[in-house]
Amino acid sequence: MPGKTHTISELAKEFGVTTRTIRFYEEKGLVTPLREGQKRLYTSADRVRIKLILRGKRIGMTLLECVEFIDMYDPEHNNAEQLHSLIDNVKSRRDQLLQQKRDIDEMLTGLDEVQGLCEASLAGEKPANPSINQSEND
Amino acid sequence: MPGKTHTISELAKEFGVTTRTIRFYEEKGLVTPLREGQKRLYTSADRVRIKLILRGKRIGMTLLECVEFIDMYDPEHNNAEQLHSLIDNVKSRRDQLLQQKRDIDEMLTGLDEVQGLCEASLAGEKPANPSINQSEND
DNA sequence: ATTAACGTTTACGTTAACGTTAACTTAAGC
DNA sequence: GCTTAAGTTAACGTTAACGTAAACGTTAAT
Repeated sequence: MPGKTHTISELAKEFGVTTRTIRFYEEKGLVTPLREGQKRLYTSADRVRIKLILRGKRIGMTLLECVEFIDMYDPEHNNAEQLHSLIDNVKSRRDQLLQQKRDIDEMLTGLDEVQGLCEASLAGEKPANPSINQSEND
Repeated sequence: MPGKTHTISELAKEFGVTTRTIRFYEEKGLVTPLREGQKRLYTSADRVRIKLILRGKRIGMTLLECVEFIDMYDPEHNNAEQLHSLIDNVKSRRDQLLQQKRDIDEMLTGLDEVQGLCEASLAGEKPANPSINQSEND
């Protein structure tokens, strides 16, 4: 019934983390694998949760934020009040994500400039000083 | 010569951080404000550095990564070897930023779904179970 | 039967990024 | 001259997210 399951080291290897990390996530209640005696058995649902956690971490979310985010997907949200507050959460999360995208785009632009200067310099030009030319106005 | 300068509390207020935070950044060598007696005087260059630091932090960079990133802009890079290694850094940074953008886009899609379900539910439909439908296959 | 490769729990250690007093100085206003 | 609002240094406290080590069980192969 649990379908295919995974051992802890399988998942650790797949995601490039240590088993300690995965157990730590369990300590914090982020995953709750089955047990076969002592051994932990991870279902594909567990696997997905871990994937979502690591995705969250990549963009700087704390583990708490990761759980909050993941929990938006499951409906303990019965009444209208809860639904509205959930929608509010969704909105502020989206705003935050969009800000992060803007930040990233700015950084990518900066990287392009740096690379351009590098290549120009390698091409034998007198090295100009890029200094810090990020728009100083706001 | 230093142009307009700012006090520590001005910058703290502007960026929504505490003065402690800014002093901490100085401790770590991320900024080096001028002094007028005891008092710190921040030039607009300092201000920009702080802005870049906070931008980095928003996407989950550590302070060390922020410095590394900022330092790409100033040329202590004389010889070809250094330039090549800088270009390599630029490339891996860019890859990482692009991965983060993908992560964010996936999350935004997830938020859209959640919001859709919420609004449908508020519109009086029988609440369906979204569960976790993030593609389980990788 | 013993090594090796996995698993387990418990518990203390570590690093980053500040928060939080405390104790003091300096300039401004009344 | 006293208060108030800024600034300062120094030092200890805190939280998150694991790392690391110890001590132990279980299966599989040699």
